[in-house]
Parts: sequence; C-alpha cells; structure tokens
Amino acid sequence: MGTSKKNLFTPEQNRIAELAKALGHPARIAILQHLFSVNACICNDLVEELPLSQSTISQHLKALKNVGLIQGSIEGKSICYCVDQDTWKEAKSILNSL
Amino acid sequence: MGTSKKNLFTPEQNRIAELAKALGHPARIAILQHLFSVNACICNDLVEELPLSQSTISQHLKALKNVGLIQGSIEGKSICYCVDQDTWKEAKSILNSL
DNA sequence: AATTAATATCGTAAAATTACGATGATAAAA
DNA sequence: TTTTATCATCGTAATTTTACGATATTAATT
Repeated sequence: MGTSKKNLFTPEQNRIAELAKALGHPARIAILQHLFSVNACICNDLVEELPLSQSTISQHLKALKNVGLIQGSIEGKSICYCVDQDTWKEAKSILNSL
Repeated sequence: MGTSKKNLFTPEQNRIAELAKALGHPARIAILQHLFSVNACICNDLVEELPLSQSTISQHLKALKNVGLIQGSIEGKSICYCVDQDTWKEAKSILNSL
C-alpha cells in the first residue's frame, strides 16, 4: 500500500504534480518569496530568515532544486541560490493552460 | 519530529502551500483535467476513468474539496463535481503574483 | 597547518500521505 | 420494502515527508 503509481499517469500529469508538490510547503513558498524579493541569496541568509534549522532548510532547497525551480552556484564558500526563470515560467504556463 | 510548523508562516504562505499541495498528485491533476474537459461529472465517471479504486478516488476528491478547488452537489443518488472557478482563479493569480 | 564559515548529507523519529478492501449511508428503482 | 447504485468513511499497511542534531565537506581565513 501507499505505493506511488506514477506509471499510471501521463508524463505531463506527473510533471505538473511534481512542480505543485514542490510548492506544497509554506517553508518552500517562503524561500521562493525571499528569492524573488532579493533576486538571489546564499543559503545562510535563509537560515537567518526562516525559523527552521540549517539542515531542514537545506532539505527544502534540495526539493526545489530537484524539480528545477531554483539553481545554486558556488560563490566562494557559500552557495548562491536564485529562481530558475524558465522553470518558473513553465509552472505558471502549465497552471494557466490546465 | 515531523511536526508541521504551520504557525511559523504567514496565512498567505500557508494558503499557497495548501493549494499547491492539493495539486501535488497526478491523480488529482487527472481529476481536474477531466472536470475541465467535461465541465462536470459524477464521482463514478472518475472511477471508470482512472486506474484507482473508488475509495482512493473519493479520498482525492475530498482533498480537492477541502481546499475549495472543487465543489460537489447532490444529484439523485450521485454527487456531481465541478471545478470551483473562484478558487481556481485564486490559485492562478496567487502563482502569477508570487 | 589549523581554524572558521557555509552547506550538504546521514541517521532517525514523528507525522502525513497514499492505497485498498470492507463497511456505512443514502436515494432511486424494482 | 427489498434491492441496487453511488459515494463516503473506517481500518490498516506501506511509503513518503518533515524536522532535527550530528557529522562530513569544502573553501576562505588566520
């Protein structure tokens, strides 16, 4: 039981669900909002911004990165994150055309 | 652990996440797509349309109804479901204005 | 070379999700 | 009134998510 049945749905349905799922947590919404407002920031800024531990935030960042909603680039000893505009457009257009 | 921290985020962030979460499963995307294409249908149509059991589909319908994305109205011994256009507009505008 | 700072990952526990069959509830039909 | 059809809910098991502390990892700094 509880086994996922991805194979029973179309790639489009799975992709939409995947993107929506990544947006389906307030912490990840907060992360995206912050990234939109400051354009880009390092992980540590988010740790100070959000009431969650560093490891938890790192996990949320990974979830967003896995579906392509954000990108991370090495910046000295930090990692600079920003919204991936292409994927963001994809998410919006998918929802609008549904 | 694993305790949800809804109280640490704004109502807006929670609402966005709640809506996105409801969209975060391919079966629920399939349900919405079907509802959009036929305008309205009874639960049983979805049971025949989707490769999932009746109880599972009923659960998914409940999830969509709980966040207001769909409405159900009694139609004899069936229940007729349709997309709630207001909530749907809310979802789209929220994403577009994020 | 040792220290510090910034992230990621591991291990783990609690909670939530997902799926199904079985059972209830309700209204039409016989 | 019994049966049938439609849908919801309950109980349950497997899976996934969420959160944290502890522990790597890596690069700048001292």
